[in-house]
Amino acid sequence: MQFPPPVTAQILLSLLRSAASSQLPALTRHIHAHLLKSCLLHSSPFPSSLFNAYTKSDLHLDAYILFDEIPHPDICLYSSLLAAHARYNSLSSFLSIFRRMISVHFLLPDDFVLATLVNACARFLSLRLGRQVHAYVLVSTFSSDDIVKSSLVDMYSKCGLPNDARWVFDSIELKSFVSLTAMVSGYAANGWIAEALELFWRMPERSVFVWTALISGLVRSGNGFEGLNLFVEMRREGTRIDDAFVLSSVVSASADMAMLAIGKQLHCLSVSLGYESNMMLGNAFVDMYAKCSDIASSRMAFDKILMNKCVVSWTTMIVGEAQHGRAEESLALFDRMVSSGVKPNEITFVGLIYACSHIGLVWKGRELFDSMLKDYGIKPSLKHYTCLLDLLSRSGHLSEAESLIQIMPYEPDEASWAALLSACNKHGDIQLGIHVADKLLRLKPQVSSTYILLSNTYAIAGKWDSVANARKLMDEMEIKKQPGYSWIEVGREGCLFQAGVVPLHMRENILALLKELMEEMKRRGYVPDTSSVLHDLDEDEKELQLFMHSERLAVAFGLLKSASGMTIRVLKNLRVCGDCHTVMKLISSISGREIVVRDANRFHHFECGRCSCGDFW
DNA sequence: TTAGGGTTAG
Repeated sequence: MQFPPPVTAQILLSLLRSAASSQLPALTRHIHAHLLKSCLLHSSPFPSSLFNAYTKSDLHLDAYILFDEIPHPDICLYSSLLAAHARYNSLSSFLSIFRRMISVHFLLPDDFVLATLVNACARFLSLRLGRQVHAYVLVSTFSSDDIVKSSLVDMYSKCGLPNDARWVFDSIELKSFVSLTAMVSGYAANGWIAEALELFWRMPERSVFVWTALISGLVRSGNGFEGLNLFVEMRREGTRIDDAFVLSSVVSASADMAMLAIGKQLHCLSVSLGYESNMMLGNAFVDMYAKCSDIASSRMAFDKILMNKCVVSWTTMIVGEAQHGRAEESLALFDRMVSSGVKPNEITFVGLIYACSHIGLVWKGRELFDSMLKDYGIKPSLKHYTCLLDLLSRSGHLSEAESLIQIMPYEPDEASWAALLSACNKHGDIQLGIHVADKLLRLKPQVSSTYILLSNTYAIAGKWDSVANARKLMDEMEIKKQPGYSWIEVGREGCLFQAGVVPLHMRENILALLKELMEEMKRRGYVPDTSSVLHDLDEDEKELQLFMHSERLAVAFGLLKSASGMTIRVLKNLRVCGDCHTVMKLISSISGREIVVRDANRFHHFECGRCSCGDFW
């Protein structure tokens, strides 16, 4: 390609900026060649613009080679290099560049470099360094720079200190759009919803940028519903969606709440807006379908990301397959990922060891754990140790699990001990179970699940006095078990169920259904778990109580709706274990319909009928 | 040249 004459420096600069914003590697390389030929490469601001275009187009190596070819890098080029290190490398590599800038090239940080430095502190959550930089900013000539202060607002918010963020924000005299967005985002991400909304609605105008900041902050702080409703508001206000950021956030919200109908609408909307091939959004859809138990669609969304599947795409699919018990597929995906040249990250290994845990593939789990550091330079974190511990525990390697917990280089947390304790119960190792429960009680005396696990341990050993003592201790300490919730999405409606609470208007239907279900279970030789002591109840009531106590009411409700001819998906918070699986199989075979179950650890409250179909259009 | 918005686990 030849540029038609005359090509001014101004035109070349505009072209470079377009190449950076639209991620055009071929154009970037072409301009690079042209700059070399016309001896413009070393004149400012070409080196920094070109560097920027390379990094934005994912050509990091080209960018670093370019930097090394410039004998006297100026502060602009250093600023770009530092921004790239903040985005793609470690804090230590960032700081070594920063030191080189000062001691080798004798350049002092300007407002651009300070903003980048604060941004790096935020990304790496280095509050200590962030405070030092803040102190430097206050005594520097940039103490009232809006951009630097906006990044400080962001840094404190990301470090979980919204009060400090507000202190900086209040010190900004003339608040720009950037500082307002940073504060709205900070409030929302820290769960300060009222403050976020107040500031947001007081803004004279709202761009898609600030809408995204608010919605994504809400989604990340576990307020997905508010996020989805605001997305509807945003569409009503007529805000133009000109990139995939806000869509990714709302897709993530629908994934978190397992709202398949909403997720599908968002998929249609994304296609109609032309973001079908956006990788980030594609990743969000892979995750959404997997979390909604539609693993086939998840795989289809994954296959649609034709080119440049990134580590997030692969990891999302690996975790999705693992969560559906398809460990072989997870491991095969990992092999494909490595052969395609994508380097796994720490989350990939969490997913892989989790996959092994599901099918008891102990040797493979150990092999993957060892290869993390050896082959990929990733130091196993506490999460990885807990995953390995879970794998060993579930598969009955209790003594190995116990020695692992002793030698691991981290202080075991609640999850580590709980994994071991529940395995002790499963495999009947009472002595070890009591020992572990003791550790867990010391660590988290206020957590109800510990007492429940401990009382289960005693129950397995037949020590009923100790069971009663554990329960009594719980009562004395006024520890309440958090109620379990289940929810079902039926067509356009979501219904929330709490264990032990039967909606009155459904009582008759549910009782009739349970009777049918119990008869079928007995016919197939399944003996219901009657360890719960149920006094003074007639047979129907007892059966109902059994279901209520084990969160299976939602399943029963699913069957009820299914029998009436509607498609049913039983979603989050249904514990998929033991007898519950049997019930699920029975229901699907009785009703002849597909019923999909997902197990989750988080609780989400859900109100009927909100965000119904069509709101996004 | 910088800043504010995004997707994967727990």
